[in-house]
Amino acid sequence: MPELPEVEVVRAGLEPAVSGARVRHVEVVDDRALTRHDGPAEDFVERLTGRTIAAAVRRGKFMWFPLVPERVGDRPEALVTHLGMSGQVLLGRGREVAKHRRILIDVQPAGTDRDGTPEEPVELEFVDQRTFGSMAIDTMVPTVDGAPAGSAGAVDERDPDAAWRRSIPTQVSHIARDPLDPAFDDDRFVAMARKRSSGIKRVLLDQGVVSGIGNIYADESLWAAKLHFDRPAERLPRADVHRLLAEVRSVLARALEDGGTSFDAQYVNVNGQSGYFSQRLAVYGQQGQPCPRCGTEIVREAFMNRSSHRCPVCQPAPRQRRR
DNA sequence: ACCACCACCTGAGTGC
DNA sequence: TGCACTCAGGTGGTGG
Repeated sequence: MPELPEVEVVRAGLEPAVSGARVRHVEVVDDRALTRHDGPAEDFVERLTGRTIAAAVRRGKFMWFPLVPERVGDRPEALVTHLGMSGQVLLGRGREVAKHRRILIDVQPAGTDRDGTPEEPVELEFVDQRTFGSMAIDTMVPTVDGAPAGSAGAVDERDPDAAWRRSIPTQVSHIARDPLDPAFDDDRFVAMARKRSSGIKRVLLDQGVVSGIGNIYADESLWAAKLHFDRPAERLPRADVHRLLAEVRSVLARALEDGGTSFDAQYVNVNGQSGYFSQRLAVYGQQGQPCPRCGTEIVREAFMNRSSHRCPVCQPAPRQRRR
């Protein structure tokens, strides 16, 4: 489930199960799920087993689970997760082994039932067909702006000053904040974007400029803002970039409300259920269908070894650059 | 420093 | 049925 709304659906689904939970057992089924981990599988297992998870945090398409330090003065660490193109995290107990199960993490939740008995242990199953996703144990560094590193859901209110809030895993520190982050700096984004000579879609997809946007939501946002993907970012009026950012926010928020975009069983929440935003897509995958705004047929075009979808009338191609 | 491209994988679908 | 080829929602490293 790869772009921001899909990852947030997973984060929110995991949060109640993992916040305060203790890791009982870890099994690495396939080492390729550890490509971001600096060390062998045994090291991953050793550093995670027995630890307590503080929360579930997300920035852009990265998720991480800060681990409570074992000793005062220890460098803060987190379990980092990226779903890649085809990753899922499923919650359950004794579920049927998924075909592409890569890692299994058995946790003891912090909560108790009404009569005080501890909750049943739960398994987090990391499933990933294409193995572009991965998990890792990584050290954390302070955020450069001193603001909370990402979205942590209900924990934001409960524990706003926890030490892990203002730390970010080292391998996520180069990722820009996402547009739904309260600490996102609109003016900074607009200024950065307008320094780029490449097409505006490349800029939207550059996670170092703005995070969380992938091919679906880039196309949807550009359609909403009536901009062609190849408009040189440096030549866009400031107001247009602000307008585009507003459309990005609107698209991401609506997709999140619908539980994300699911084209098949690969993009599901922690209970294996699909989201419904695919029914509201204006252009992505809609080639041959009428533009919801003007009725013109949507076209699909090659772009960056992928494809772009647009309305030829609402989003006309830019004039060739003169030299 | 930017920018464009390529590699990393598996599986589903298409055309011959 | 089989084979070759294309495509899929991402990221990082590499050269220019």
